[in-house]
Amino acid sequence: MPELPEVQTVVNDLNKKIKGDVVTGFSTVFEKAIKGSSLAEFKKKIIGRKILGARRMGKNIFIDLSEGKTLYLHLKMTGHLLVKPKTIEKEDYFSDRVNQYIRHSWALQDKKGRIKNLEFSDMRKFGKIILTDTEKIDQLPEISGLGIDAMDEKFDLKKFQEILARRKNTPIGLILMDQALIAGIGNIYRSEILFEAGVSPERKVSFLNEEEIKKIFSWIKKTLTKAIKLRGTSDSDYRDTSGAPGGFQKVLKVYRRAGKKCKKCATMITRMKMGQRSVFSCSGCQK
DNA sequence: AGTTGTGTTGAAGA
DNA sequence: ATCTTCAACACAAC
Repeated sequence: MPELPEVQTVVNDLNKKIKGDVVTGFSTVFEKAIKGSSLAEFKKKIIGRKILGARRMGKNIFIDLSEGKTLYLHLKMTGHLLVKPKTIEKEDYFSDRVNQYIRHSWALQDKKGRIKNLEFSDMRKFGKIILTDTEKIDQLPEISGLGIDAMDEKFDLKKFQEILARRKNTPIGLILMDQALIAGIGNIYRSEILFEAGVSPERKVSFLNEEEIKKIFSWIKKTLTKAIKLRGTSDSDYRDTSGAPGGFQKVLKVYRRAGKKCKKCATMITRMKMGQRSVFSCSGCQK
């Protein structure tokens, strides 16, 4: 699932691969993903614009275009972006078995005249696309309610303590996932962060001591940094822009390891539901 | 073969 | 208000 490290990997790839290219076309087989404008309007406004660069806020992707427009994308659960060199687009392209989940495709042309495709593969069709004014991205409802980005330099221990002070009665496992408080952490990394910090996801904020808060904070940064370095977790659907998996799934300590032995203390990893989602933890390592 | 689990997020219900 | 549940959707695994 694309969380902060996966989205960062995609953004880095896009900046290497398609910055400076011009959008020459767009086609979709799932029009519903495009919000806020009709397909015709979307196409008209996007074609001819140059890609200035890509960036992200939490799990949200922005591709800035020339003349003040920005393409907003959210990969949700199963979305991933692929960049492919392409000469001719076959008619049956979308129905090719290997590409069965490609819902949207942007035709691009680089400075040397080479044609490329930027493709949005999205099995579950939860992904979202919005074309907006660059200066108005903060006004998107998807962005305006977002908490501070977990990898933002301004997200420091003090800021973390301030966030916690506002939600004393909430289990820490829910805090880490709440995009309105801290943006970027999802289900995989909340379990991993709390395992490393040695704190049970169920522990309420008011019962965390100073030492534990410091540990959790530092493992947020450490875990995400390591995951970015390993190009994200490809537990199931996530792939990078070349279609290749990341590497963090090889070093997961608790996520999706219920019933298996803890790598640190050999206690059985357990799974519970928290906020409708599975949290994994080790009762031996996490108190 | 029907049911359940999968996870992101906004919306609806309590 | 804040919490919980559901719906969007496809598919694998029971």
